[in-house]
Amino acid sequence: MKDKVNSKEEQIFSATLRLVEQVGLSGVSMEAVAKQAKIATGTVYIYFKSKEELLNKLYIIVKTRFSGTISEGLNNDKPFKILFKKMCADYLDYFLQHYPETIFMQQFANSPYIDETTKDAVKTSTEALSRLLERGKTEMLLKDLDTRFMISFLHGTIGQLAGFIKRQPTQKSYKEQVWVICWDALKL
Amino acid sequence: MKDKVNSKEEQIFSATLRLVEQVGLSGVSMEAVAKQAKIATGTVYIYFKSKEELLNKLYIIVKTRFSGTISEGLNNDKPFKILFKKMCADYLDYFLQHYPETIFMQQFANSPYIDETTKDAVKTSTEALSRLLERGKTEMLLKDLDTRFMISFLHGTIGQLAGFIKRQPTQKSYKEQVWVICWDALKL
Amino acid sequence: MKDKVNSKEEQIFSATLRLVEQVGLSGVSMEAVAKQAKIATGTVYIYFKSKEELLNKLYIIVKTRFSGTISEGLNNDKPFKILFKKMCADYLDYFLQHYPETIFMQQFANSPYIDETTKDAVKTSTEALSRLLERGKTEMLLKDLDTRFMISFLHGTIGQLAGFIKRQPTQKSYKEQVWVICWDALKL
Amino acid sequence: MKDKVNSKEEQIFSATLRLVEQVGLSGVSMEAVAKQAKIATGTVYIYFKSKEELLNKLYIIVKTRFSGTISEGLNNDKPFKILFKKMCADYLDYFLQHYPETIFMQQFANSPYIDETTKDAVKTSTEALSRLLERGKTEMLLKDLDTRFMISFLHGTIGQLAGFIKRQPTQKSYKEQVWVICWDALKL
DNA sequence: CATGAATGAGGGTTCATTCAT
DNA sequence: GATGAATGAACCCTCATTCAT
Repeated sequence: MKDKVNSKEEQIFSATLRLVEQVGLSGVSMEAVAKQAKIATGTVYIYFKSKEELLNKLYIIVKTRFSGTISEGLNNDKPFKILFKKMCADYLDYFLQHYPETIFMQQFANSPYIDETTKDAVKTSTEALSRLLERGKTEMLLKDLDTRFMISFLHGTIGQLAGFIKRQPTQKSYKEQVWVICWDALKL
Repeated sequence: MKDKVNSKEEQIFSATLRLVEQVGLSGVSMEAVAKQAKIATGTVYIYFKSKEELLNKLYIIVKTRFSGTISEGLNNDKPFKILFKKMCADYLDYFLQHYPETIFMQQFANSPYIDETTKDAVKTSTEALSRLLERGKTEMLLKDLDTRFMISFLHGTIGQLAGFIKRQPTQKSYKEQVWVICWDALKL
Repeated sequence: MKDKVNSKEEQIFSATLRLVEQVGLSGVSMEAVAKQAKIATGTVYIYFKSKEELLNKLYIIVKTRFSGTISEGLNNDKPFKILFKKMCADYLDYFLQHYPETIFMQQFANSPYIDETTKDAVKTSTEALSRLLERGKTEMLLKDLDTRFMISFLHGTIGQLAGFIKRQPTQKSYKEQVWVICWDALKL
Repeated sequence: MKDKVNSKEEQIFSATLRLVEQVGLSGVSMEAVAKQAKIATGTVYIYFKSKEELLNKLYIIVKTRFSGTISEGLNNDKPFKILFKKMCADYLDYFLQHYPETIFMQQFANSPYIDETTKDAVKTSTEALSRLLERGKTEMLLKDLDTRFMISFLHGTIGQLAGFIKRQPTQKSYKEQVWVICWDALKL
């Protein structure tokens, strides 16, 4: 029973993301979400009490999954630069392989739908990345910049470049270039 | 008479930008624009045949002004690094001093309102920047990367960091850091 | 088994009345009724084939119980004025002690839900009261008015005054006044 | 211009009252109101920012007009009983001739739409009637009852009897009876 | 040109009712 | 019988656009 609920919520989330990719966040209507998910309009309201709730919950899920992916295998004892490279690669791969999620994260964060609770809930999602960057500073491999400043840089840069790469017909060696750029930008 | 027209269009553009800053692009309604501009709803339609046209024209204007600011004083014979630094500083300053325009550019580019003609019209706005970066590559000061890739990087990075800086209580030395990061990222 | 059924119907009726008191007739939804009764939405439809049927049946029940209470001890041989006073007191007490029922009766009678069959079914509920008033006329104690007119008067008057009394902080001697007013109004 | 506005608001008010008579307050939808008034749905929202505002304003208007009608010619020096009789007659006539208003007043006052401001706004509407009844008490013609209690009585009684009379095929002499009943009820 | 009232399609949300389990 | 998820029609309200003045 719980599975069913999850699967239906998952259906709705996934329908929403597909829609965001096709028509952007502002093109997302509850009716369109329902049609994408092949359910009735009213059904969406069984799982989410409003459009706002649907979008905020989706955002938290997406952010959490994203952070989880990035954080995986970061807390081990490999050399810093190896981890930094892996992190950049994972970051970019996530953006490239989960393009709808990427678009959604960018558009939702600047939308009137986001509420304060969601902003708070999402703050912890950068912890693993923070720790990595702190370590880089401690090891004197990274510039002595505000950690949040560096995170902002990485997020903006990789997000933007993912969009660029997505638009290219052949995506050849861009991936290699992205992490090098990020490394050079932040290294001492 | 022409001036009057221009002044009315300008009024509407400026009202629109003020609104975008206050309530975001999705909060912009033609009625609200008219009220901000202190004219009647119907008057907006004398100057722009639809909301789409208003926003697209505003986008082109804003992009063009923005590029003009960045391009100023770029075509001279100063050493490359000096010009690169100035360009980064101008880029960031524009974002910080024209925050409503920045928000509008970011939100509009990912909105359903933007049309293909506008995308084309805006492509030339990066020409001066392109030439600068080409020169950097020729002088073997910059990495041999796709020029559009570098432009994308600069735009995403500086845009993101401008947002970050805007959110800080004291904006102290961040400005210096931004151009250094960009330089290190792209330099050979 | 029959008891079970009755008890479930009773549960639903009682839940409906509680809801009417809290949110008014227009706030009554089948889902809310089910939740109040702590049963599933669909279960309500086992006992009542529609919302209309539920409300109409409840109305008949409530009206019948109400009339029963008023009628009790009216068919005996006590002097008329004694009975009249008792009737007024019972009438008022019922309204004061069964406030949800009172609200429901008033709101339902003027709602689009009530159907003709219900109106007919309820007509007999005033028989005992009719007989009492007829006796009053026969004994030349009451004015020679249409009996239904007098019933309408009593119902409207006592109902209204019950509402008034309910709203007062102290309900002191109002009860005494109500029957006197009714008596003076109708007596010869 | 002001007239136009008034006339449109009046149109909407009148359409609403017609609807209330036909289908009851709970049958009133903004779409139905618009159709009755032969205007578009959105137009209603130019004059009233919500359904709640429309209904509350209508209530205040109706109550005020009603009180105005009752109050007319009450503040003169005629003998008390003459005035009392006239007041009862006017009260009943208003109810009989403005039946939709009567239904609306009754249903709205017990609806979830009514707000506190409206309740306050309407409180003064009984002032003239209050003064009349006070005078009756001073002249030792009326019982020494709480004035609000007497008003409540009159309103409930006459309202109820108006409904009764409306339902009769011939409305013959009921009017005479109504005031007599009210008089006998309240007189010393 | 300028106005702003009027329009009506479309979006968010509720709720009476059904039906598979 | 009992459940409660699912349905979709209907409701409230917004807003881009038009048009008579």
